[in-house]
Amino acid sequence: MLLSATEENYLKYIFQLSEIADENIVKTNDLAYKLEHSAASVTDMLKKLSDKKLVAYKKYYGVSLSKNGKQIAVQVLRKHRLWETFLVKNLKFTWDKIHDIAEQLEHIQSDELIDRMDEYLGHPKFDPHGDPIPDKKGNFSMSNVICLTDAKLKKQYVLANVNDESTAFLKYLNKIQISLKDKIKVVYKEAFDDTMQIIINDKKQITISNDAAKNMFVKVD
Amino acid sequence: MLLSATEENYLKYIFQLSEIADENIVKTNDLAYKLEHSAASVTDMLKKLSDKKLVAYKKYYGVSLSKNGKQIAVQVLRKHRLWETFLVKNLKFTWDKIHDIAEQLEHIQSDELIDRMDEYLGHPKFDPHGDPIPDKKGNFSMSNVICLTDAKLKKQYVLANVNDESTAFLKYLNKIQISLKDKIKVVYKEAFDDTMQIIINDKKQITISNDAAKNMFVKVD
DNA sequence: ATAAAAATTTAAGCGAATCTAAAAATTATC
DNA sequence: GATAATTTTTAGATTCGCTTAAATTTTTAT
Repeated sequence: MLLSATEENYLKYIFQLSEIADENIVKTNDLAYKLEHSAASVTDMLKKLSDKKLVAYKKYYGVSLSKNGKQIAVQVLRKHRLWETFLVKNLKFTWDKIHDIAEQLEHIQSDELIDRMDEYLGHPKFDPHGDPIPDKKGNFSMSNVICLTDAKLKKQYVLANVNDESTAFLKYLNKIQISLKDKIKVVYKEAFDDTMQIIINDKKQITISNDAAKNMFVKVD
Repeated sequence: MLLSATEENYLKYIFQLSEIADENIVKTNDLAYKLEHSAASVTDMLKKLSDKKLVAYKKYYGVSLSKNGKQIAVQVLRKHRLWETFLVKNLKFTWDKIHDIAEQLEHIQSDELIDRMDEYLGHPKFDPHGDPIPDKKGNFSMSNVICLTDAKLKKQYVLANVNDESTAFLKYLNKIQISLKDKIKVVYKEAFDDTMQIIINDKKQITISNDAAKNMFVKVD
């Protein structure tokens, strides 16, 4: 089945939202917000995807991916993340400039292309934002990261994953010079606004807002 | 101005057809044939492109590119040919498998991407089919090639350029083991059907049809 | 428990890019 | 130069992916 870029995007976002949702049920409005479309458009498309057996859609209730739909969604993510890896590793893009380009490249239709690209890059397991790259069969390592907002005080972590869809946020990380794999220790959390004092690589101490911390994911060092 | 892939394709094909046309005027039907669309669709789109000042279109007469339209067409060709080069040189695709993928990749919107790709590839001047690659400013070397059908008997040429849009033809060249830069000498041309006897690299002598020769372009050795 | 608020769907419609069939203009032929 | 053949355009529809506004269903709050 050959899908349009639009349909692929719907599946991709349903997948991403379902990962953080209870029971994997995604609500129309949440999807509308992600896609930056009206809720009415979303309802329309969900009916079409349902006709194609790519999703299970129940009126007023929500949507979830079918087995087939999930498989396609994961392959789109695979393409997105392999392209991002190529852009950073080979073309020397910075991580804050690659998302929009990868959003286009992920819809190029050619299995052979993406397999060769995977080979060319040496079968990378994670992309430049620390997101896991699914393999050809759709398997990928669910790394046990936690959000920095949930990190324990005084415990040593490393930055493992950042929200790649927010260019402004990634630019901010560039500016304060934090990268993936940097060590992070939370030394203080302000009760009033959850602002954090963190130490980077045992050296620099800085203050970051709760909004910033929400986009950072760490694992124990 | 941001153009759709459809519009970019129209400009690209108008450019390619205008290169072989008298006075650079392209006819509606020729464009329809190239695009595999109805003539009616082509007329519609030509009006739209004319409104956008990308082409000069005169009813029942034909169409030609404006300065701006030509510039865009050349940049699309630049992208197409750089991507083809990447697919062959880096991903090890054979030249008969790359056209359809490059047709998709040529519409990715990012100046920085294509500039970095150009740099990554070492500013190649020709793509895997021997077509010249325009530089960032749109300049490219018009190599003085002639069609093999016009080659003189007993004179030494090298294969400089092949028609890349015919996958079947490129597969045929693979099979008979002819590649770009191979030496070619025409030893005999049959008056009845223009079938040619040619010698490849001073070794192999083979027979090729006029239809094959029409897709091959050579320059003097 | 009911009314208000929020979420979702339905209805109607729009622009882009295509099509077929019919009409019009151009070109070729006798 | 008239007419036949060909090319091109116009007219009318269709599909896709989107919109806004109105109607409906579900959730929340009093």
